[in-house]
Amino acid sequence: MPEAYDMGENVNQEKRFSVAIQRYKDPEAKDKMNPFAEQEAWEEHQIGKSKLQFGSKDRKRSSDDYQYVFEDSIDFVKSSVIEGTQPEYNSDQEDIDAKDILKRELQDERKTLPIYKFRDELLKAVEEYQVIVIVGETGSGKTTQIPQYLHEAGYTAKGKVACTQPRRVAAMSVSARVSQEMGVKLGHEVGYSIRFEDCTSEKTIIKYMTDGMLLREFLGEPDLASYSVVMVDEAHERTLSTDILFGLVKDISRFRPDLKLLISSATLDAEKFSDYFDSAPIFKIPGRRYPVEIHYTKAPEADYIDAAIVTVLQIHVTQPPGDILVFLTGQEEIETVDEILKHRTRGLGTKISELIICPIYANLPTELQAKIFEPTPEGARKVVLATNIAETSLTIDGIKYVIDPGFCKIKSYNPRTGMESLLINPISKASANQRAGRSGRTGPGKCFRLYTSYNYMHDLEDNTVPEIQRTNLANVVLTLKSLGIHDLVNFDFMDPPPSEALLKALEQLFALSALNSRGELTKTGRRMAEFPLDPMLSKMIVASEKYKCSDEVISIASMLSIGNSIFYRPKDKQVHADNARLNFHTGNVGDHIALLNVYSSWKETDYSTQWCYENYIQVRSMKRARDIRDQLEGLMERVEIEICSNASDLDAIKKAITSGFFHHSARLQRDGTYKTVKNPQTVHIHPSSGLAEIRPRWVVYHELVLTTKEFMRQVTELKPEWLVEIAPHYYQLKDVDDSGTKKLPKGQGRAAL
DNA sequence: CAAGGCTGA
Repeated sequence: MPEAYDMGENVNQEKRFSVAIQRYKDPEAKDKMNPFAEQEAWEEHQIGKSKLQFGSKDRKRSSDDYQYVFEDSIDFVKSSVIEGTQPEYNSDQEDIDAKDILKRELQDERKTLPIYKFRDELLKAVEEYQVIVIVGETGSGKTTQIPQYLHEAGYTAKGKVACTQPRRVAAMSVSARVSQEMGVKLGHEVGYSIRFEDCTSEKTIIKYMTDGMLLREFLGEPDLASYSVVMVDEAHERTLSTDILFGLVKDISRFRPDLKLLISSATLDAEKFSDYFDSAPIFKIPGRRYPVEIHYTKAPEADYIDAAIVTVLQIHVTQPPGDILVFLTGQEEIETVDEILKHRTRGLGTKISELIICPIYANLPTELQAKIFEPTPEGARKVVLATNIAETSLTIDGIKYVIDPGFCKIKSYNPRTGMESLLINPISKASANQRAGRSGRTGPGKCFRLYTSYNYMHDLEDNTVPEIQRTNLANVVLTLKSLGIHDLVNFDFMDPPPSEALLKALEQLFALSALNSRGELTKTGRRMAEFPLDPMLSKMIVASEKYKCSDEVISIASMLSIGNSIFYRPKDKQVHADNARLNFHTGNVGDHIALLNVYSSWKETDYSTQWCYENYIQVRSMKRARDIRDQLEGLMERVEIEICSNASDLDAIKKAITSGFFHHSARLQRDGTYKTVKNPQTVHIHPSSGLAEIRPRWVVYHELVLTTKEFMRQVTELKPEWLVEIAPHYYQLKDVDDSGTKKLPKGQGRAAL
């Protein structure tokens, strides 16, 4: 079918606009009853433009010279097409009620998957080789079919087939599909295992699980004796857990020749996987998806936000129906683009078709997220403004156009300072192609890259730097140590982390007395490894035994492990939200105790959702905190720590916190800033802290983040003598000497104690 | 007086 308009080369502005007008001539248009509709539409459009131009003047954006009118357009060059494969899809048949018909249908459908043709060849390869790298494109059916083939070939008679996924939902939904295809009840022969939810039984032979879950299982079964096959799916995503799993499964494959390994990846860095697994053969399976046209800008765009907005409108006016997905880097950008788009389409009324704007990012409250899944009404167009969440974590039906500015936020970690930061970086080629693919899920798509093809070829890295190379490794090291792996420097990582980061992690664990001077796990270390938490949080819990406040401390640990998404702070209600938060800080107890107060108050309301709304607290985060807390409570039994409560003794709680976080101490300077006690650097209390104005002389903090300044997040007041008392191997008296001030008797001279 | 992408146990 010919398209109304193709954004190819050499299309000038005039033609572009004439196409826009042509749409108003469409006999199917709403205004078809009005013989003057076309002329009116044109006039209204012009009026609309001038209004917008006027309106744009009071906007705060810096590029004032930018003309916010529709004629402004970006020249795209159609450069390439990602070929589609087998675009014919089965038509869905709804009228099935008899079970055996359904079963037969499912079996027939299995045979239409691209992978089906390779079934026997694949099984032969598995028989012949111990490790195989599978390159399966999207829609090949690898995730659902391969474990079934292995079962049919008898592998499950010797042990379970595991298939790991980077995300929980994937493990759940895929296992549901497979159990249906096999005609068994989910949780029986086919099941899934994810944190907080083990849907497997003794019968289970095909087990879908998160990669992190298999890693945990390693701790209890270091040779994975109960498995005959391990399939690491979506290996190209290179999550922290898959990277560690690589090293572990490679290791055990040497003394378990009967264990089969399948490493499944979607990208073309299969060579790298193959090299790592001693030249394992690569098995390629075609996918099933629609073609995607790639368009690049002719020249680099200075402001990708503006460029994205212009492109949305350009597509909206000139392109056939189909929803748009725009990749942005964060909440703030999404809100900005949302506002500008609303502003620019306002007043155009029925003269252009309706544009429904849907923001989506992980921290958006669930009820607002639901909007993106509502079907687009006839005649309207949906534009989804998304973070990277739409790259892999969720798929939205009906997307035909993708706008890719080429950026995302990436977390990085500086082992020297212990500081993390979240910076906007160019994406990788792999990421760009993943984004483009989001437009070709249900039909042919188009992807508009807001950078040139030269940029793509020469400026983008092939792959994103794997997480293991840009994160704090304390947890990784503790896990490996508890698996009995001592020589970490020579551990066979596919991409080794910087040795400085490994060293820093070892130092930290030693200081927490999780490791002894020979680098061996201590009793404390073994207890800490039981908890699925960062070592400093685990230490805090282990230490709570001594201070008889484990009940309070596991609540605090749960809340801290959620991160910074507990308090909801919408742009238009910031004052209310901040006031609500202050309620939990009564008595300047510090942020840790405030988190405890939040959790306890919520519990008192019987975990009320309404209470969360009233207090500007994210329901989802609180439910997660409760799940984590329940899990921690269960683990306390395993490490034989009694749960006891001592809510009135805040110093005891603070001492337990200090036992885990004594590395993170800082002291007030004369100029009002803070200086970290060890590895001195200037830092500040984050303004969201309850102690930001109080400024106690000594503080312990949960984390250091670099944003506009070096900020300490989650801060609690500390007595300096605690440092020497709790960590005498780490602090000497001279470290905590209050020089420049007169010695005061114990318990005095502090701001808020 | 800030501004947090996304996962996972």
